[in-house]
Amino acid sequence: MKVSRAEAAQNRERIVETAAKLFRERGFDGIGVADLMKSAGMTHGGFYGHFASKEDLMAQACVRAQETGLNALRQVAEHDPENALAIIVSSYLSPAHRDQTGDGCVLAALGADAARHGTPLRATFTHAVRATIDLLARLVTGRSKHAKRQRALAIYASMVGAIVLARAVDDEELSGEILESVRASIIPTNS
Amino acid sequence: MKVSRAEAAQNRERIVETAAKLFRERGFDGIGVADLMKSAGMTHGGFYGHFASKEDLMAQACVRAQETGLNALRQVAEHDPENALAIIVSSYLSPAHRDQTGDGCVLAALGADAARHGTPLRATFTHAVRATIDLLARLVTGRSKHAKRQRALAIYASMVGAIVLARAVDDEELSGEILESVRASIIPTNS
Amino acid sequence: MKVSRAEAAQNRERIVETAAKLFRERGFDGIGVADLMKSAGMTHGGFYGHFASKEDLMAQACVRAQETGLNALRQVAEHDPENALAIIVSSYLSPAHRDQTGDGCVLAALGADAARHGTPLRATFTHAVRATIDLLARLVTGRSKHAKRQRALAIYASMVGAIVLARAVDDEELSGEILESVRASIIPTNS
Amino acid sequence: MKVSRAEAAQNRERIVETAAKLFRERGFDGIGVADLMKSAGMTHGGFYGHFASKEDLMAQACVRAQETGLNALRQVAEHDPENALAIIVSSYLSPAHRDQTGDGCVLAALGADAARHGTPLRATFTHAVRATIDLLARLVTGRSKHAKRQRALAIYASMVGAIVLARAVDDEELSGEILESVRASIIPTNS
DNA sequence: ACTAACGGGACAGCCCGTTAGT
DNA sequence: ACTAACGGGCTGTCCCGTTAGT
Repeated sequence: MKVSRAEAAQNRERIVETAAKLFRERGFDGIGVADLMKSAGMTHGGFYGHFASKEDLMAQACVRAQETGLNALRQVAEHDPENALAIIVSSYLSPAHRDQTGDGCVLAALGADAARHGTPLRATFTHAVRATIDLLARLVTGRSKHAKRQRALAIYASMVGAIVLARAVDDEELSGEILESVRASIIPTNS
Repeated sequence: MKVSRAEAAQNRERIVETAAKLFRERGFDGIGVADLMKSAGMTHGGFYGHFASKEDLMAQACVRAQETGLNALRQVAEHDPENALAIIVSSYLSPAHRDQTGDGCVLAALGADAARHGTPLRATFTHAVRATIDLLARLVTGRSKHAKRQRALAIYASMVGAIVLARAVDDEELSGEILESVRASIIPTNS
Repeated sequence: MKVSRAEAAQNRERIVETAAKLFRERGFDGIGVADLMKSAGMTHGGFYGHFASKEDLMAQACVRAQETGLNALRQVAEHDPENALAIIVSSYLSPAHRDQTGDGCVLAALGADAARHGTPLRATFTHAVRATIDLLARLVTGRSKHAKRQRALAIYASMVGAIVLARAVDDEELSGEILESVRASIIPTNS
Repeated sequence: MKVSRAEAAQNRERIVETAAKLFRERGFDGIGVADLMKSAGMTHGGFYGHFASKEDLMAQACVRAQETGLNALRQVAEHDPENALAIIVSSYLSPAHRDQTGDGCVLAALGADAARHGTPLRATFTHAVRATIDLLARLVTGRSKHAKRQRALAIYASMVGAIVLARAVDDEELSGEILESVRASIIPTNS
């Protein structure tokens, strides 16, 4: 054994995190196992000691990315509950988020891609969407629980759609306008 | 084999339309040139007589799908301007649209995928997004032109995001809730 | 009929000549029928109205190139019989000939390639070699007919080999040395 | 499947040697990667684990063939310096060498082909030509070093050219005459 | 645990040849 | 006579998964 238990776990983590980034950047079919492992500093043969298949890694990488994203939201929600929604929305709809595909929202980057895959992967997205909605629902205002949840969903959908559109578009100005318009429609800048 | 000029043009159209459907269903990397041509009733041999590359076909297929989608919107807008927005939104956010990936919104199906490709493809998306926003802006209410455009953008983004989320999610109920909530948030069902 | 008999013949000539050049430049497998026809200003479909196959064109193009080459030799031999050998050898072993593959000696450019093909093509090379030897044999000095022929052959072989070596080598100086050494060994520059 | 380090190295050697043979027999474009690997007793799958590209293998195969050829020359030169030149020339210009393309002189078989390729491949030919000339220069007689080198070059070129011509020609008698004449011109059979 | 070798499958693109049309 | 469409085959390269070795 050349690698200790702890080192192996570290290697595994590194693979998952590298995958979480590269899948979002290039899509599930846009990066191969060999390149992935190379980016994680290993050769591609060792991959199957950690994961059953590429699809397996895809699911785990998505879970990782989703949790990282959710934790960021939770932190904001706990730290500054008053302004949490505004902070989250502004951050999500920033040009920075649009341009940093590899670290951004999994749903916006891989949602459409995931829809074409099987249950194990889809399940992680279902879970993540549910958790995100629940979290947002606690931050929005509304007369009833149902109204809050509905508003949370509408906000979430418009944010995801905004990023998808802003990334697809090949015009910096239009792209920025999409982000700003959606942001303004969610958080009216009262004057 | 062998075809008249008109038949050849028809074949070409069929390839583009088949591609427009299959790309949306399976993603750009999810379908190969050979399978594509087979689905269009031909062999892979003649492909490069019609298109410079797979990427070229992708761009043309997207243009086709985008125009088809826009024409549908235009028809509704002309036929029933009063209720156009409600009809469009309800139709877009229907389970049918969610389930018929191959005939649905190109942005929702391929937007994220397109973001990873080159200028020629991106340009078609830019054009389509602009046209869609312009059309929606004429159907929404608002105090100013700017306000209308902003609202059109917000509606568009929330619809695209809703379909992306509804498709990614592996739970019929949650998926339906997403669609319905976004629909209701755009078109308040007065009671 | 859109093309007159004469024009068609001209087209045919152009194809053969283009092929004679491109085959020498890129090898038999280095240029395809489509590119060939394009270089001749036509589309590749019309090819088979003139030739039975690519191999057929290869043979005809070689014949053409061989005759052109032989005619050049004959002209020198007739015009200046005294210095013919020196002129031919100097010209053959010049850097210009080495660098202009498309117009140069067919044997040096395609001899090895032809050896891997069938009889029809090989036959043209056999004929060309025989004719070249006969011509050279009339220009060299020697005690007997046999001696002359032997010397002609030796000269021919050393010239072909020199060009092959000079072209294969990736060093301008060495390449030039090869040409010059062989030239000097055939035509002793008396001092 | 599965092999030890040593077996893998052997496999690699076998690929290079098979390539060295098949390229000489059929030309660079005459044999594909899959057939090559099959001839070496493997499938095409593992090819790119050993070589960066087909061109890479070509270069390595040429180096191998060139070294094998040079070693044979060196052995003769060491073993019987007196008659080395005569032995080498007679062997090179034998019908056997002409007919065994796969084991013969790389320059005669692939020189013209190599001239159409890039620097990495050309460099191997440059090196081989230089080494061959150096070796021959030590075996020939001459008044000066320069004279010896010049004569070595002339001999080398005439041998290469003789094989090219003898192989291109489709007439056993003429082919034999070429070999014999060049042999006699290099090594006068005094009677 | 990790590496390196290998198998087998796929895919984009190219090529040759044929033929219906003009 | 020439064009353009099409078929079918092939090739270099890549990819995923497995396994013997270390």
